[in-house]
Amino acid sequence: MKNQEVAEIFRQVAALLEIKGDNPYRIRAYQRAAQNIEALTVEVEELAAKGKLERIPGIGKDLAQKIKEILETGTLSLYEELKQEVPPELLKFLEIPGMGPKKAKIIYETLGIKSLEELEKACLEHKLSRLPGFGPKTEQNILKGLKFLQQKVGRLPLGLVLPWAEEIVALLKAQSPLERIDIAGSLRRRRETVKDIDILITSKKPLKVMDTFVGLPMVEEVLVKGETKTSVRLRQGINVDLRVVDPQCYGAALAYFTGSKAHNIRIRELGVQRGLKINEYGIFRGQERIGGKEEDEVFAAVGLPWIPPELREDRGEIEAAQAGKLPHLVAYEEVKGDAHVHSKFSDGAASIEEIASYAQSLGLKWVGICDHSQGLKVAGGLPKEKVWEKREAIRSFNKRSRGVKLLFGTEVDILADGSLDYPDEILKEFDLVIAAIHSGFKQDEGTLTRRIIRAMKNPYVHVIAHPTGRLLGEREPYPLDMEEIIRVAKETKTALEINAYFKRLDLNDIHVRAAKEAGVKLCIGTDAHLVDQMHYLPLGIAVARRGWCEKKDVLNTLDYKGLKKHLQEITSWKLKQKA
DNA sequence: GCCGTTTTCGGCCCGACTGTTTTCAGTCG
Repeated sequence: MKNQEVAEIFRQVAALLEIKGDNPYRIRAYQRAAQNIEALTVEVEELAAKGKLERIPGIGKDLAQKIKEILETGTLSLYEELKQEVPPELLKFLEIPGMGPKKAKIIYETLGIKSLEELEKACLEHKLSRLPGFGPKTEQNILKGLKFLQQKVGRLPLGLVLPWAEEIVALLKAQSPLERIDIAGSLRRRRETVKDIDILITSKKPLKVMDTFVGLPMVEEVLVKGETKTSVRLRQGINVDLRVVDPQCYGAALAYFTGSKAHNIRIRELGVQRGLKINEYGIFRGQERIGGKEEDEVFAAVGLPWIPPELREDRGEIEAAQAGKLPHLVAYEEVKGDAHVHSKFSDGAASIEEIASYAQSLGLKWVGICDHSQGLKVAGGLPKEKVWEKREAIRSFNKRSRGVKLLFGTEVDILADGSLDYPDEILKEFDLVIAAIHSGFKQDEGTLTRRIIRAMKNPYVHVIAHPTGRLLGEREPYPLDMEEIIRVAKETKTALEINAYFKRLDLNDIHVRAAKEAGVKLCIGTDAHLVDQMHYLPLGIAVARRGWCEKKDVLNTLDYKGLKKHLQEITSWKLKQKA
């Protein structure tokens, strides 16, 4: 039983309790428990075995017992009972914008409606507007909400949305009278997927800015337009909220709109303990405002240092800040190279010269040219005899180049039995060997885990690429015993990749943090097949930061010589272990 | 249901907006 599954049961329980109208604090307890279990960097099963469940924040005696029950029986009696009382189909109602647990309950109890189809029919027949607390407007909104739900795009990958948001910011800066502007929300926290774009500004002429905003070419529809808040929908199907705030409370508003919600709640609780009220308008003692112009004032008011947005998930950052143990996160500028780029030698579109020159323009110092191996025919895998040609090309380039240096690398395929697609005599010649699974995703967890472990034990393998194989919104991660993989990675000094391609971001933030805590190094690569995909590198850095990584945890912070030396040392160490 | 430098009971974050209401409940972020 995985953390994710336990968390999901608690989420469902919370939602069912909401519809039942249970104690809101009890509901929050289940939600918080779900969030904290999901964020664990160890298996909840292991904590249960050691009797340490109550060390998870938000888990007390009762919930610890319930976790044990889930681990032992695969479900929870409370959950099963609730499903008898409240039809689980009703949970779908909660996804309709504007529909919450109270309305869902009334609709079910008075009209007996429990499917979305029945709900739409009832709206069209105006059966809802006769209910207490409902009116014609509610009916219209539910119909609108149902339509929205049908064509809903859901959460979109960070790498898709961030450039749109940055373009809007650039246009607003250029075309309207504003002083300060920031992207807030989950985008600022660099979550792997985002639901909407939040932008915060200060301006002496807010209406002018709003006019510019609604007139931007990418805006499809204006949803709300006011003096302090305007919402639009972009042609790409995502909503953007633009908020104008008073310069005196810009910092408080930025903290507030950056979230996460769970993090904000903890900060405000700390405020309450100190007799302070913290909201988007500032920090207050009684009626008096004592701060809020800059974001760090919010943290300072509750005795904390400024916390980087990527950490603000209530995953222990507040406790770490209190203890003076916040990580010194790896900085974007500290990353010196892209470890995983494909060239014309396999299925990449660019020559090694083009790759190097593009890397130079991005301010990078080195690039790992990691083409596919011989067996991966669909991806133009490099046959053995061509490997030497590539090595010569890279050597000769490095001799000529004053700037960017290239690593002679490969992304060698991990075959179905865990052996590698090049023999050791060839692998040992590469500067950088990244091993990856490209087939046999349907194997079971044990088989897949053993495949990767066998690859890590090969002395010439330095990195495991995109370890889970997931594609955001397209393909689930294949089943792996990640804890075991991290354990063996540590044991064999093998690094794990943070694949920065926008659909992958694999490993994810939680696994990265588990790896970091275990002492495993991370290696960031864009997996670029076109040079401009090297632009995704900062997404990988963001994942590293969300995984609490510091400079020392990330191989990309080494310079070219340092990295080559490190990789050689790993291989000699592995060979010695084998002997 | 959790939790404690206002501790083992009585609290638990905060405000805006909407629609349905004569003063507020529900929803949202």
